[in-house]
Amino acid sequence: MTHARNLDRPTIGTVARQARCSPATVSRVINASGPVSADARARVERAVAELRFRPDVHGQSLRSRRYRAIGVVVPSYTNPVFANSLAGIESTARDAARMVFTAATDYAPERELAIVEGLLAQRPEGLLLTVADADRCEALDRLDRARVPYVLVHNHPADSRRHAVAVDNFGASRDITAALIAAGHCRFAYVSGSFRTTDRGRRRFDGCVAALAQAGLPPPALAELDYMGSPQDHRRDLTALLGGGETPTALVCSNDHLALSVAAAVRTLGFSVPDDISIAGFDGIAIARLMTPSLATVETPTQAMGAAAMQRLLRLIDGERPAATVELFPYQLRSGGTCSAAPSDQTGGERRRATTT
Amino acid sequence: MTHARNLDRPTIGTVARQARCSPATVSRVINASGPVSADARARVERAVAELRFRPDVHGQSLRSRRYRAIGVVVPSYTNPVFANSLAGIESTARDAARMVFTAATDYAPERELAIVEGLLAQRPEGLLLTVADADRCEALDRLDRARVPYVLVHNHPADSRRHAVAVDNFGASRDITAALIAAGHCRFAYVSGSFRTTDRGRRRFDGCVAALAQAGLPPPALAELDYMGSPQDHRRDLTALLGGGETPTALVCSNDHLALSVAAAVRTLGFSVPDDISIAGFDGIAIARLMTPSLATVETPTQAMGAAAMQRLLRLIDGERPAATVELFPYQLRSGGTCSAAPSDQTGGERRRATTT
DNA sequence: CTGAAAGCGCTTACAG
DNA sequence: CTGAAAGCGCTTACAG
Repeated sequence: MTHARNLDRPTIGTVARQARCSPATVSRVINASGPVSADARARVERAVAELRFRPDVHGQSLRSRRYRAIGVVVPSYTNPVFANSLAGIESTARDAARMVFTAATDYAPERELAIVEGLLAQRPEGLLLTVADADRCEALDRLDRARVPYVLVHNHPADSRRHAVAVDNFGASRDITAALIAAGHCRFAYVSGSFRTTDRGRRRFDGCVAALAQAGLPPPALAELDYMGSPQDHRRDLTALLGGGETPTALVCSNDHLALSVAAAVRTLGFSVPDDISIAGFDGIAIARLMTPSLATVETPTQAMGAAAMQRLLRLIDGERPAATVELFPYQLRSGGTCSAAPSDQTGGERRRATTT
Repeated sequence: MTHARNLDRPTIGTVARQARCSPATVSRVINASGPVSADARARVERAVAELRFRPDVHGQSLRSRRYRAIGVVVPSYTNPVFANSLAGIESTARDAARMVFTAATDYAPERELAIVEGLLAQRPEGLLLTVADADRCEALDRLDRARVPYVLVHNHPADSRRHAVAVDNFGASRDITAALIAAGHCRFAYVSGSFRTTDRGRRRFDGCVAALAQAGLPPPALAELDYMGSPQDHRRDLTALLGGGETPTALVCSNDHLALSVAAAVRTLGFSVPDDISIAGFDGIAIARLMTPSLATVETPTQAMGAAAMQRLLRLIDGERPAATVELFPYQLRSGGTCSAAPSDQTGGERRRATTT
């Protein structure tokens, strides 16, 4: 009668017995960590295969003080931006024989520390994170103290003693705004979640403002929406912005996810996109290209950024000590059907009456 | 001079010394696993806080033979369906104090076994998986032999000795096809990835065929697209289907992700959606509702399904032995602008000429 | 209520 | 090239 308990999973001792050698020799074969005779190696390999032996990582990690696992913190799984970087991260990790722990903050900065603590208890080799604000983040301070290597993804710390992989959020936002100015727009609104609380949100906003200032235009009207809200919520929030006489003709949105929802909301308010109102996003999520009209946006290589962050982390783990820098990936403006020339009757005053559908 | 090595992370021994007690007492406090005097408890709690002590999970797991971690296998992170179930899984896991390992198969069944082996080496309490075909899957056979509990998500095994959380793919696909038939369509095509290789793909296809048969209509034309391909690829693949004289008026797509790409491709071929061709999806991803026209589809509660699968797994881990069943979640037809009544000139013959844009 | 001791599955100097 | 022994950080009977 066999023990039900864990089905007697083989240990290194089981393998050693079957291969007629010591556990040390089995370990040397498995890890290629020392000289083993061809004969012994063959016996061990045979036993490993027959028993389907895989060393227990807890035993390995405890003794060797090395656990080939990476902790990953994302704000959300369902935003395609983070899904993409996660895909890049995990596939690179797999190639490097690393397991990946994932945890989502649900955009709540106050959860970041607890999540990082939970991850640290696993004793990973390092972490990859997208946090709200890399310049004021207890979780990162904790990692610094614990001397656990980490790389930020999408964050853009001002204090660049932190490793990060990002795009030039300021420049990209400035450029896409400038493109709208060039298309004749002069009444802008900036639509975002609570952008003050994230470093990339602030940079994107600042880029928009900078482009307008450079063109001698007033700063954008502001619409701060609940990022997690429904299109119905967004429609409600946009009513004030679009109901007045000075309706903006161009909405610069802080990200694509939001821009898609805003486009839908604006349409149900009775405006045409882009004939009445042009809409620009940020990120370049694949699905936004499939819409008709397609979303004008800033294309960012999110998956490659995830992969690059993982590669950088692997270098840190291997003991390299490159200067901490924010590695900026190239972005690209993607023109799209949601942006067109400004309407010709842009003299202000009463425009099309907003109607709810 | 302190050791650089791992910053001398405190161990249970460090805490014991500082609290003037034995490691056993510290362990009892941390795990609430035995009687401790109020006084000793206070000293330990103080020391734990001061030292920021978190027990090393490898030590805990090795000794207690219990590791509060779950392995999750998804086909892809970037398909919103799996991103959603992952979100449901991870948030439920967090509430139950479980860490989550994630790995993607990239839709390649041949990677499933290796991924599961890697996960098993971590000694997780259980696994949650979405595999290609739950009826023929080495990875699942392996899990059965290892007696590691697992629950399938989205899979729909015929052999229901396996725990699964899914929707009635057959019924839902039959229903949405029937709705198109009721709208007057009689020339159908079924558009999918390589549906023969996944259990849910087969059921969805069968449901479509069944609805047509019941209405006395011929089976659908078939377009098997590379699911991971670009819209350009899809346009190329659809040219043959739509170029002939007997152009279908209704495309039933095996999932929303594909349906969005197909809708874009069909439009660039010169057809109007839905005036010339109606398109139906499957899954109910949020973003498809934002499109104009919105995607008609089958809404499935993907996040709730992930959460339910995790809950079921937790029960299995706790030693409950409920009969293995496929738990079917309710689905809902979502009408949308991509589906309309069949065009009136449905007498066959040459329709609108396909043009490439 | 408390602590000493054993041991989980491994790896790694060390001695041969 | 090989194995005996120690020990990684914990938990858990066991004895008191």
